[in-house]
Amino acid sequence: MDTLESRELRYFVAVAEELHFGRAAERLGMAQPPLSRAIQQLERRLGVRLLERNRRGVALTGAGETLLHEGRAALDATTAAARRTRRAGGADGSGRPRNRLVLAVKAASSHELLQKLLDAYAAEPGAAEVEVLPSGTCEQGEMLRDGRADVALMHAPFNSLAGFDGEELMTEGQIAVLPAGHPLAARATLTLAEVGAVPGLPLARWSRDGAYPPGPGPEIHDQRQLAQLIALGRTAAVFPESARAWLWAEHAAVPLSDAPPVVTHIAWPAHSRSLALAELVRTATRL
Amino acid sequence: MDTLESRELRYFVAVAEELHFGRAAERLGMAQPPLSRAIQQLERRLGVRLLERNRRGVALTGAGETLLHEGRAALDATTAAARRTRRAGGADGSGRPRNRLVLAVKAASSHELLQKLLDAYAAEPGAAEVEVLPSGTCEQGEMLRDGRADVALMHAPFNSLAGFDGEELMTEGQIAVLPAGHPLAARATLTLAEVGAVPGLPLARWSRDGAYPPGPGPEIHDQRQLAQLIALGRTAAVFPESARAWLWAEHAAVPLSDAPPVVTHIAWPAHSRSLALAELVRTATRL
DNA sequence: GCCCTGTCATACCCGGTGGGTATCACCGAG
DNA sequence: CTCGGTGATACCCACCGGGTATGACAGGGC
Repeated sequence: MDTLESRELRYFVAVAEELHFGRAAERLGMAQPPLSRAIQQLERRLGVRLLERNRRGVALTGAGETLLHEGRAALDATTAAARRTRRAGGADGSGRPRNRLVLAVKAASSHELLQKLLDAYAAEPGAAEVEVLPSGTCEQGEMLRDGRADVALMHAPFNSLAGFDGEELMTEGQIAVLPAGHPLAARATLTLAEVGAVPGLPLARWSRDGAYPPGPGPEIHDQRQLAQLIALGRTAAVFPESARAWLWAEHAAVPLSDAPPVVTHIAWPAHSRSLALAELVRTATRL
Repeated sequence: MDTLESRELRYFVAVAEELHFGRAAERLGMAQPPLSRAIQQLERRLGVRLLERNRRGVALTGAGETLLHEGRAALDATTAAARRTRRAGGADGSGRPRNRLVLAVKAASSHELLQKLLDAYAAEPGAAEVEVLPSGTCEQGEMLRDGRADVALMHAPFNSLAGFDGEELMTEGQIAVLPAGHPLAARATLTLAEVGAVPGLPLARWSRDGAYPPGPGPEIHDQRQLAQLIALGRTAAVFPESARAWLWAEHAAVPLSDAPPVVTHIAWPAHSRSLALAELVRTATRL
C-alpha cells in the first residue's frame, strides 16, 4: 500500500498518452525496456491491469483511464508545489524572498477591468508584486492547476470554474462584431442563429491549443488579424461587450439577444492560503 | 527543473509537521541521517531554503509553509490516484472489475435524504454499486481529496465546498434541541445568542479530529450520548431541522430565527469524469 | 507459405543513490 | 563543565533504475 512515486505516474501518463511504449520512452528520454518494466511493476503494485496489450499496440483499460485522469491531476499538483515553492522562496537570485503573485489573464480580454484592478491593488499598503501572465484561449485553469499562476481572471461560461474558488467581478452581454457596412449592422439586436448563418460571412474560428474547430470561417490566432478580416468584410465574430473598447471605425457592434452573459471571475486554487492573494481578491471585489 | 518525487514530498511533509528530524524519521520508518540529507537535496534542487535550523529545533520558512500546503495537496492527489485506480480495476479479488462509487456522508446527517437518494439511484438501469462511507464530523472534503470517497453529501456552511464541483440538494433551517421541560422550550423561536447564553445549559462541543473546541459544555462524540445528555437537562445543541427525525419525547425543538440555513450539497472532485457519478448526481438533483 | 517489420517482453549488467551505522559539531540546561 | 539532545557529516553497502542485446509474437506483403 506504499504510495505511488511521481516518476511512475510520469511514465504511465506518457505511455497512456502515446499508447506506444517506444514513443513514450523516447518522449521520456529513456529506453523502452526499462519503461516496460516500470509499467509492469506499477501494475503489480496496484494489483490492477492498466493496459491491454493487444496485437499491434496498446489500449487503456478502465483502471488505466482513471489513472490517466487522476495521475495527470496529481502530477499537476506536484509541479505546482515545486513552482509555487520556488516562487515563495524568491529563487530569482535577488536574495530577498519577494512576495509575488502571478495573475493569468486571457490575452484578448478587457484591459479596462485589469487595469483598474492592478491600479487599485498597487495602491494597497504592503501589496505584493503582481506579474501578469497572458494565457492562451482557455488555459487559465491549467495554469492555476500546475502552478504557473496563482490567480486568474476567468470568463464563464468559456472557462470552467470547477475546482477553483472564486468571486464574481462583472457580468456583461455579448455582441456581434460585423463589418460596418453590412446589412445586419443596422439591426438593433441579433440572435446567435442569425449571426451564425449569414451567407458569405462565416464566423471566425479561434485556435484552441494548436487545433481549430471545423467550419468554414477563417482561422484566427491574433486579435489584430481578426479585426482586419472583419473590417475587410470577410468574417464576423462574437465578443463580450467590453470588446467595444478596441473596435475600429470599420466595425459595427450589435447586441446579441440570446447569447449567454459573460461573467468575469477572479479565481484561485481552492486550497490557497496566501495573504497577498486574499488582499488582491478583496481589492477586486470592491471595484 | 526536474519535477519533485513524491518520496521527497512525503519526507518534507513529515519533517514540516513534526518540526523535528528524529521524530519525522521515526514516523517514516527510517534513520535520521538519510532524512536530513534528503531534505538538503530537496532544498538544493528547489534552490530554496525550506527550514530554518535554529539552535534547538526547526522552523518553517515562508517557502517551507507553501511547500507544506501544496505538498499535502499533491500527496493527497497522488494517493487519490492510487486508490481510485485500484477501485476502478476491481482489485477486490473478485475478478470482475465492478463499477463502484464510494459516497461519504456525515455519520449524524439525515437518513431521509440519503435513503431516498440510494433507492432512487438503485432503481436506475445500470446503476453502479454505492458504498456508503460514514465520515467524521467534517472530513468529507479530505475523503474526496485523498480518494477514499468519490462523492459526498456535504452541508454548507459546515463543510467548505471549495475545490469541488457540486449541486445543491436541499435547504433547511436550524433548530435548538433542548430538554423538554426547559423554560426556553416553550418559545416559538429563539436566537443563537439566546441559546448560547442559557445559564446552566452550556452548548455541547463536538470533537473535531480528536480535539474539542474550548468551552464549558460537555464533550460529545456520539449522537446517542448527546441525546441522553439533553434529555437529562445537562446540555443543549443546535441542529438542522432534519434532526427532528431522531428526537426523543424528552427533547424539545425550537426553530432558530437567526441561524444560517443549512444547504445540503452533493459534491465531487472537480476533475471527475465518471459516468456512474454523473448518473448519481442526475438522480440526486431530481429528487 | 515465407520472411520482414514492428511491437512489447525478457535477460543481463552496471552505476548511482537511497538508506544504514558511527560519529561529529553545536548549544542550552543544570 | 559536562551532559543530553539536536541536526550534519563520513563512509559503506545493497538495491534498483536504467542501458544494451535479444527474444517472442503477430500482421502484412510477396
